[in-house]
Amino acid sequence: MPESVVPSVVQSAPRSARERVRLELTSEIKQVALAQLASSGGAALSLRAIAREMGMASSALFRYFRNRDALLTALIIDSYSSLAEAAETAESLAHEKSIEDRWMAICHGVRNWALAHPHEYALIFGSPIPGYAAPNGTVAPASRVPLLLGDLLGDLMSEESYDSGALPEPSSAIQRAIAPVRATMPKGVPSELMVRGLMAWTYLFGAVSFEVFGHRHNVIADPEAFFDYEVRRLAGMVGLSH
Amino acid sequence: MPESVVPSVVQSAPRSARERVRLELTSEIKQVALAQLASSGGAALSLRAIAREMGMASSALFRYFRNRDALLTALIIDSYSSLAEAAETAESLAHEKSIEDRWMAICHGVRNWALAHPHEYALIFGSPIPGYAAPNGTVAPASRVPLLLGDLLGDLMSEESYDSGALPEPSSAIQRAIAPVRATMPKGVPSELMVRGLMAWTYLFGAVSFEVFGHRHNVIADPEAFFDYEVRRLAGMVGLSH
DNA sequence: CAAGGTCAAGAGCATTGCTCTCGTTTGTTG
DNA sequence: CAACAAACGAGAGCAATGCTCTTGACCTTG
Repeated sequence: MPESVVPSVVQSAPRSARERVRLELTSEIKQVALAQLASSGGAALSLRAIAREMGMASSALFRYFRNRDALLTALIIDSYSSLAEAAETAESLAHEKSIEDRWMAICHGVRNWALAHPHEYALIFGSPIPGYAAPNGTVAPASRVPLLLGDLLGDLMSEESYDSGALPEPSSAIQRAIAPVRATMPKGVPSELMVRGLMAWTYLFGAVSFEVFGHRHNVIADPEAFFDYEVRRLAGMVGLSH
Repeated sequence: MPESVVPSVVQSAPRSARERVRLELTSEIKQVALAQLASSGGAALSLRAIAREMGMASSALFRYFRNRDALLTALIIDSYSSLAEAAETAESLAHEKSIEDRWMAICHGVRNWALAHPHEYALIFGSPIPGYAAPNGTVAPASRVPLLLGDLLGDLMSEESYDSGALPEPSSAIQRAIAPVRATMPKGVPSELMVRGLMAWTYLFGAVSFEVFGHRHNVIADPEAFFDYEVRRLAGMVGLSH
C-alpha cells in the first residue's frame, strides 16, 4: 500500500506527534507547490525547487509524495474542492433568491475563482497532462459543481409554474447518450432538463476557459460585463429564468 | 534579426540550393515534432528526441529554431492553420445549403479535426504554456475560424427573411465591450448578431474542449450524437436556423 | 582559387525526476 | 526502562533535459 496521496478522510485525529507533523509537512508542501504553480505554471512544477524553498533535501519530498504525479493529483483534488467551495458559498448567498439569480451566483463564483487561481483552473480544466491519468479520487470533488447545477434543475422542476408535460423529450438516442451523467444526478429529472443543464455547464466552462486562457484578449473589452450578459442570456435560452 | 520562426511569406522562391534544403529540413523538423507531440504530448516535447529521430545532433536543431519556444510557435501557427483549413473545407462542402447546415458543417469540421489532432488542439486551446507569450504572428491564423462564423452572420443578415429592426440591440455597455472584436469583423453587423456569434463560438469551443480534454468521459455515452444535438439546438437558440 | 559565411557535431553546464544508501530520530513493545 | 522496528532527512548518483560555445568541415561567392 503506497502512502496515501490525499490524507485519508477516515482517520479523524492524528494519533502520534509524528503523524501530526507529517500532515503539517504534507500540506506545507502542497502550499509551496501552489505558490510555485502560480508563478511558474503547472508543467514547470519542480520538486527540487519546492524542496529548496522548504530548506530540505529534494529526496525527502518522496517520503510524502511517491511521485510528481502524486503531488499533482493532490493539487488537482484540492483545486476541484476549492472551486466547488467557491461555487457553493456563492450559491448559498443567493439561495433564497430566484433560480436565475442562483445561476448567476454560481457562474460568477466559478469565474471569480478561476480568475483568482488561473493555474489551478488550468490544472483541472486545461490540457490534460501527458502520461497522467486522473485517479478515481478526483471524480467526487470534480462532480460538485455539476451537482450544484443539478440541484438548480431539481428546484426548477418543483416550482409551481413548472409543467413537465410541456417539455418535449429528446429522442431516445439522445436519452441513451446522456444516460451516464443521469446516473450521477438526482433521480427524476427529465431528459430535456438534463440536456439544458449540460448545455449550461458546457457554456459556462467555455466562457470561463476562453477568458482564463487569454482568448478574449483583444476581443472583449470588459470581460466581466460581457460575462454577466452572456451568462444571463444563456439562462433565458436554457429556461432557467422565470 | 533572428531567423524567422515561420518561413517568411514574402520570400517566394529559395534562391540558393542552401535555402532550399534549409526549408526542407525546417519542415521536416516540424513534422517529426508533430509526430512526437501526438505520442508524448505537448509539454514533453523534447528537442533531443527530435534530433535523435532525425539522426542529427541536438545542437544542430538550434540553427533552425532559436528556441524550444520558437518551435512551439511554429507548431501553433501550423495548428491554427490546419484547424482553419479543416473548418473552411467542411463549410465549403455545405456552402450552397442553409445557414444552419453550414453552421453544423463548421461545428463538425472543428470537432473532427480536434479529435484527430488532440495535442495540436490542446496546444492552441488548452492551458497556456507558462512563460510563453503568443507572438503577433499567431493572431491572423487564429482568427480564421471566427471569421468563418462572421461570414455566416453576414449571410444571415442579407437573407430576405431577415429584419434587422426586429433585433433589440444590447445595452451600450455591452456594445462597448464587444468593440474590439467588432473591429476585426465585417462591417455593419449589428451588435445583437455579434453577441450571438460570440456565444456560438464560445459554446462550440466549450463543447469540443470538454470532449477532447476528457471531461465527457463517463458523462456522455455517444459524444458525436450528443454533439450534433447540442450544436443544432444552439443554432436554434442563437437564431442561426431559418 | 581563396576568403567568408553556413553548417553539423561534440563537449560541457545547469537543471530536472527519481533511486539507493546511510545514519539518525521517533514510537511501540517486551 | 531498554530494545527493536519503522519512519525520516540528507547526500550521492543516474539518466535525461534545454541550451551554449567551440571546432572543424563544407559550400557559395568574389
